[in-house]
Amino acid sequence: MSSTIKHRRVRVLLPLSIGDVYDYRAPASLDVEIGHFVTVPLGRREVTGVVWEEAIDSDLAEERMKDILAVLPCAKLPQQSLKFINWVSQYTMQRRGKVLRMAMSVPDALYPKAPRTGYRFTNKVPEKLTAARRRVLDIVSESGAQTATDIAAIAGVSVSVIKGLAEKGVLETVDLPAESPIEVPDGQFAEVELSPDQVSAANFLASAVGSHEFGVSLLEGVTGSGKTEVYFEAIAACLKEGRQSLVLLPEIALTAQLLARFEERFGVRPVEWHSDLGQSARRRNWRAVIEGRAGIVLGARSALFLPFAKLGLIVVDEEHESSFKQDEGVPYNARDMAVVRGKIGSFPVVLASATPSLESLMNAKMGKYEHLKLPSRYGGATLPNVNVIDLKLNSPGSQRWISEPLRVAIEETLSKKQQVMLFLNRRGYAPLTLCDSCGHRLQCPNCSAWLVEHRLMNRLQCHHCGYSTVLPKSCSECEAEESFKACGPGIERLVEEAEALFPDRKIAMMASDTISSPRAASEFVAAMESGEIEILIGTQIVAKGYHFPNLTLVGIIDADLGLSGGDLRAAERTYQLLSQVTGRAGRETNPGTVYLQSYLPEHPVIDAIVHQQGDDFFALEAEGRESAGMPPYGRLAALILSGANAESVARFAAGLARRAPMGEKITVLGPAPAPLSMIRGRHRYRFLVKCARDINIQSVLGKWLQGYKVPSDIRMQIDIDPYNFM
DNA sequence: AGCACGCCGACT
DNA sequence: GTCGGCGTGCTC
Repeated sequence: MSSTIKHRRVRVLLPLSIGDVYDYRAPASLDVEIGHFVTVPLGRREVTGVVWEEAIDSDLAEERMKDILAVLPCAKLPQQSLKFINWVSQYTMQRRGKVLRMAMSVPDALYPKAPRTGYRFTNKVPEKLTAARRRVLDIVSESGAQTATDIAAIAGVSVSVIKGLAEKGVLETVDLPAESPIEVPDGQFAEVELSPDQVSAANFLASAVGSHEFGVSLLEGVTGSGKTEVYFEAIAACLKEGRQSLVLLPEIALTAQLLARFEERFGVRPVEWHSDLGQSARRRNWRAVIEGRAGIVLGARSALFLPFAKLGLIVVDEEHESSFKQDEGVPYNARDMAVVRGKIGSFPVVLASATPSLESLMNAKMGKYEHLKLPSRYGGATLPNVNVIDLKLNSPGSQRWISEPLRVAIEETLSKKQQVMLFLNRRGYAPLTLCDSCGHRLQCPNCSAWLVEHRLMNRLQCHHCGYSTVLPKSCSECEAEESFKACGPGIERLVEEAEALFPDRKIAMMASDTISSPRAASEFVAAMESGEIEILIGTQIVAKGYHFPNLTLVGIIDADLGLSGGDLRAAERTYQLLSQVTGRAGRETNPGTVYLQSYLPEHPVIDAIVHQQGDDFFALEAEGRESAGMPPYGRLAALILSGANAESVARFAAGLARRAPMGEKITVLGPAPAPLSMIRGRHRYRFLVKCARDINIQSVLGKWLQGYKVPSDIRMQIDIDPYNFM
């Protein structure tokens, strides 16, 4: 007897920037469950997505429905990940598919890995031993079975040599393990010695982990006070629970030095997750996370979207860092979303920093976060002595940046066989190049920004897009020959000045664009540790995390850099950065000294650094934010419109402005051309929506934008809790 | 996000 | 006459 069989329907979320979930039939032949990765037909292609929910009230006509094609042989996306993706999508006002894409960043990992074939020596000597064959056999007999491509690459021969040897029976094939296994960390691996302050913080965190309850702790300790050792104990407690731990770091703080510390404590390196992980490591690590085999994951912000099977702890180290905020794609703040993830998973979250953000300090003050403080430097090291050099009184002279008092201090430090670090947060040789005869400034053709000279690479670069060019022979405006003049300092130019002042000293430079790989970075650290480098000159990359025992003098070339500009957090950020740089000096027995060069020695930020009165500075800063209704006392959202045609963008923005939300607790600023009004050839206009904390800013924006059709040549981006005001 | 459809300019 | 540029619109 046949009747109308109503097939089961489910909603599938696809990792595309497309409407929302789509309904599909779940054929009885497939075991379809919520969270399964499935392939489905979409138009005339096949796409992989996730079964999101049952489609109980699906009213789509039967003839438009298509069948799920296959359930992939991979663990299900955990329920907590589904909830988290829903929450992030709703909070950031971005499409769910776009958020899902962040969790499905390794499409290959969903399919079983094809077994790899390796070749092994049978000890049978070939009849004709050519040079190429000899090299192949040397490699195979020395390092065992490897893939044909690997052997060919090392031996510098083609794959056919290997295939030929296999045919003759000289090599035989073997199945290689699909990938190297994930090593299991051991919480008891190392003897731990902690100070009484560390012990009490560590005990608190360990019991929080054991309770399986949500809670946030702000772990605050000056640089060198041993925060890492404290959260290591929380991780050890989490391992004991059989749950996974995630440590989030700002991208640049992922160093070999830190990996080594994990290895010393837990016997193995953590599972890494960051942008320059290779294809096969990505796949292996992603699967280890979803299968619960990865005990400790150390990663950049994107690691937050990994599909953890049984997450039990998140540590956000350097929680104040602005690089936790992503500005492109789905704009989110990994520090804030980590707290949400903890709430969903019912486990504790630790925010660690020497200079916590104003947001986190306020949450701690209000009792929302537990405030754990580590007041002293571990091992009795003292905080450095900080001095300000007033550049109005001690001008280094034209086209020079090292003042006389700083030069003398460098000289003295070097004569004691100690190391010096000079900090200038500006890459390249000079931030501006102009024509000496007509004043024409070299600008990026795609952005409203100056081109920065990089003399080492002999190029002029735009730091906002990929544009790069060589210094023109003559000025395009006045046709003067060889008239260009570098203005202002970058670290390359500072190196030049230091080399002239200290000709016999070993000087090295470190910037994000000159350190090409993690290996290059660790070679650098080794050279610094061995004393091979006497003066290290760097951008903010040198400010984070490194521990150089013999570094006793830090010179900050331009302490005011970063204070200008209309950024809400300019002062806070400068304080945090200068405080971090300052903390590099005198980390062991030799006391450290810091010289700050400034034109604004009275500025609250400079004053707070010199007198090490961070609390006073934050109190003042908090007062200013509160009276302005700015975060953390108010909410902010940015609305950015961009397009190739400035006029049409401006026109659309003006139309939006006419219907901008109004209210006692709501302010809309703009539209105004963005400070960088053009980037990559796109003209940008910005709105800033500000409202009181008790107002749901998403619904304010939602109501405003409802019913608007954004023209196809204009892109509209919503940024909730913006950090970047450019 | 893709991929097709569709409507106008330079080629065999 | 056709090839191909990328604007517009749809995908369960």
